[in-house]
Amino acid sequence: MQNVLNALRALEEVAARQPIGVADLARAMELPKSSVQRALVTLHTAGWIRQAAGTPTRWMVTAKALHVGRSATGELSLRDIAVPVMEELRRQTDETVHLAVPEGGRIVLIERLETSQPVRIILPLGQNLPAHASANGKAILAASTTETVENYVAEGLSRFTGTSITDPGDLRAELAEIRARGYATNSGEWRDDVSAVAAAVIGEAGTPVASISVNVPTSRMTDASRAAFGAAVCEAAQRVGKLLGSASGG
Amino acid sequence: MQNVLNALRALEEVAARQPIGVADLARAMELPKSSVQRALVTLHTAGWIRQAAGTPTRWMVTAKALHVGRSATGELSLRDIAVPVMEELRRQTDETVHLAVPEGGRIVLIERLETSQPVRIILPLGQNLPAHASANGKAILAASTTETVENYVAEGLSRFTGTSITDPGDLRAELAEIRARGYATNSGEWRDDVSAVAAAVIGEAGTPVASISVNVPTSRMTDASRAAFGAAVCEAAQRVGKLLGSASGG
DNA sequence: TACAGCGTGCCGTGTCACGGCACAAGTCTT
DNA sequence: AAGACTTGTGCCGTGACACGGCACGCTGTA
Repeated sequence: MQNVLNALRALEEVAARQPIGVADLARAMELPKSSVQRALVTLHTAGWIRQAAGTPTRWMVTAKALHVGRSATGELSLRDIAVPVMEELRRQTDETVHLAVPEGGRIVLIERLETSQPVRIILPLGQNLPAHASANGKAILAASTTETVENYVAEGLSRFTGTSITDPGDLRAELAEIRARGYATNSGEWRDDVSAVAAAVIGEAGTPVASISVNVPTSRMTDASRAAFGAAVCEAAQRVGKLLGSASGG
Repeated sequence: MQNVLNALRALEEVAARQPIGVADLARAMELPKSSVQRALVTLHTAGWIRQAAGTPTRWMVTAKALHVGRSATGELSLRDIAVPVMEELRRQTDETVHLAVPEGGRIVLIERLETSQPVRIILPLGQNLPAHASANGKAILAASTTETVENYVAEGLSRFTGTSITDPGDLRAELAEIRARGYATNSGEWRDDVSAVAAAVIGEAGTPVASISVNVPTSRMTDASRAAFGAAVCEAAQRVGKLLGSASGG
């Protein structure tokens, strides 16, 4: 147990800091060198890490993680179905398009298509998004049961920027507005310079299975473009929802 | 050690067969139920798997693997640089574009952009490609040292289809041709109905760091399109190579 | 030359992984 | 309707192996 936990944590740390050596890793994990060393050779024999070319004492993650990472997005269908729609959306907007899914109360970024414009928003895939301070998160929350929302609210609403929503009442009002409007917005509520518009993809069970967003540097976002992007993400999310239904249905 | 190996193997199996329960998993891994059960709870407390919605006894992989899986590809540099070029290539060809990298003697599919056409080639990301029977593999082999090539040849050349190259001499001749031509081809050598054209991306050290390919159903591939795609992938690979150099240099 | 950092190997102690077994709950036969 | 299965889960004695302090060889630096 402890052994496995250490090994898995080591794997994550290697992924985050690669290429990295035993001593650095031990410091980062606050574990004795010996333990880290054992974890590394174990991960190596399992084929999850390899030594970096040239420096055989630095470790990197292998592509094995890709395999399982990809199946993590689960529903092979979701990504493959959503990507073409996202590409169309990106073509329309020429802005960065994100696909996020709810997972155990967290919102996780699954796929991303970038704008061609020089000022970009780059978030790593697998990134956790704050549900109350991101367009994708709010779109999904707005489509969730009140029970889900209250569970999330009960954990507390962190403040990230000056515009973050931290009051539960304000958030509930915002979610009602989103339900009426059809799409969610984010005006620098998580990071000052990032604004976005998002709409939830509703699965056959009526629950939100994903969310599609258009992400724009706050400096480029205007009321007009926000409305236009809102209509676009709504249509895209609905299309993905329909495609998902027909895919699983036939 | 054994414990960790079991847990990691369980993780892979879950990823491959999700959603799956304890008994099925135990059968698949040929391990006692108790051991598999322990591995599952460990993976769960580590946050790598979660129970599928609705059926709390079926397990699925979480997005945690996405995180580490993505950093495996050297996310920041290669993928982000290559994807825009690949998009341009897909725009030109309207065929499926693949990005593969060499890793420990294997060729691994890292990224994929699909054609809009109805007949498509779908390979899972993270897929291992045979180096001697795929366009990407041959392109990378042709750009590798003769030592690397001979090491690979020594492991034997499997036959997949009627056109597979299984004779070492034939392979060496083909690689020479590829070097002269600038791009590699694949005419149903791995799977009958898949043909492709690929060119290697050469890193600053002079070694191949990746390969970009255009993949086409054999039925759609003609000599003319093969030549056109060849020129296109060559240009794309060279552009990525230059971008990589300027990225790391400045 | 002394030193600090590195990666690696050794080893005694004590923990915890192993896997057989049993049991409750649910599902498919007959 | 009642048995025959299967499935997920918990218990437990034994013994393997993870733990982490320590020491070694090595390299680059003051």
